Amino acid sequence: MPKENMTRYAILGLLASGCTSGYEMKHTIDTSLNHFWKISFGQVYPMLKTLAQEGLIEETSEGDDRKTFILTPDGEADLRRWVEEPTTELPVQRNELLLKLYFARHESKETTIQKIDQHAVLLRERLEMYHMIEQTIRAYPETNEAMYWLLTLDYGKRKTQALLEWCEASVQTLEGGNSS
Amino acid sequence: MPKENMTRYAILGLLASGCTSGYEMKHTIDTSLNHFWKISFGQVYPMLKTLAQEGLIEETSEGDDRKTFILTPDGEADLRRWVEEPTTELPVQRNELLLKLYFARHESKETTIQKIDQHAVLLRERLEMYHMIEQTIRAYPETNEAMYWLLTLDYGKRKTQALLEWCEASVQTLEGGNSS
DNA sequence: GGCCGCATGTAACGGGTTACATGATTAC
DNA sequence: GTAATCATGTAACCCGTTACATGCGGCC
Repeated sequence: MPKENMTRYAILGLLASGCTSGYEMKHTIDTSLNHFWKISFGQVYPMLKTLAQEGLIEETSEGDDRKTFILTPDGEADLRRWVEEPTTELPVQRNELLLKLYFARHESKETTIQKIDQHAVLLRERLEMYHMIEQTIRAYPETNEAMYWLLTLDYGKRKTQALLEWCEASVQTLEGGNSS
Repeated sequence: MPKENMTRYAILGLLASGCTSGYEMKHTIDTSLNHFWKISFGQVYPMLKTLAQEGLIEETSEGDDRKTFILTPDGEADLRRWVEEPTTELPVQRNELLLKLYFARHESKETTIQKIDQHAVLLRERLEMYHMIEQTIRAYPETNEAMYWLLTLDYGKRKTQALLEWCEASVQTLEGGNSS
């Protein structure tokens, strides 16, 4: 079976959460889902058109400056079906850092260490950001969505923390060997 | 600056490690780099042709049943330049599991728990696999490449372990709340 | 003879990124 | 007035996936 296009469901899901316009969806993804999703305007607007043609969403011309949509019953059903469908396998995520590391015998150990240190800086920044987002979520009155947001955030925190520890251990390993 | 196509460098790097034919490269990636990279024949063969045209690699018609290549000095220089170039930012890796979890209020908690449990099964399998690969690497005589292979493997192990712990913690959180 | 694994390749397709274009409104 | 932000959209391009095609050699 061919893979499902997930852009559709990102949009349907946001629509169900009260994100009504394409611009707002993009903004929400960039700020709230940015640790595990991204999207471009070149995806959003064509997809909104397609979904409207398929009858999964409907334009509610509120006449304002922005075009707004709502889910139709069909759209709601399709979203629910997709959410419930299990993810069957672990995707291979291409990792540029690891590809370079795999070939790192072509560079000096100092250069490798420097790059891993730099990576650790980025990871620490990200961890900071996660903590701030968490505080923001916890500050808001408890919706039934908040729990799921916190779970996705916890995923990011644990992963980032583990990778930070890997950075530190790897630098130690590299410093231990003779410099090449 | 436009992003660099990394398929090129995966191929150049493997060529430098003694992988000489397209078929062998694909096989090596599928078995040894599969926890952080993948490639298809539809990428390999056209890229080999392109690299040969650009003078980064050269065909060494060993006349056998397979077409083999070697790096030219230009190719070696390009590989080295790319390896040394730092990776500037953390890529956003789209994660289907988290996208569904973010919208999981549309399903019952039981269904969510079941999916996370299933995910944990896959992670445990992967952890098993990493341990086996590690033993294989350690069994071989120490090359100067082995250290880097073990570092990439350690990355996978730490990440997978952290995600497993996340699965267990998340299931507990979900079981703690009232069932919806 | 037929099947399987090795080995190389091509073409269609799908999806995401980027650049570009347009117009409205707000801020200084 | 002009710069920035909001807002919607299109088209070109790049890249990866998939399906298909071909031919060879070994095995049962």
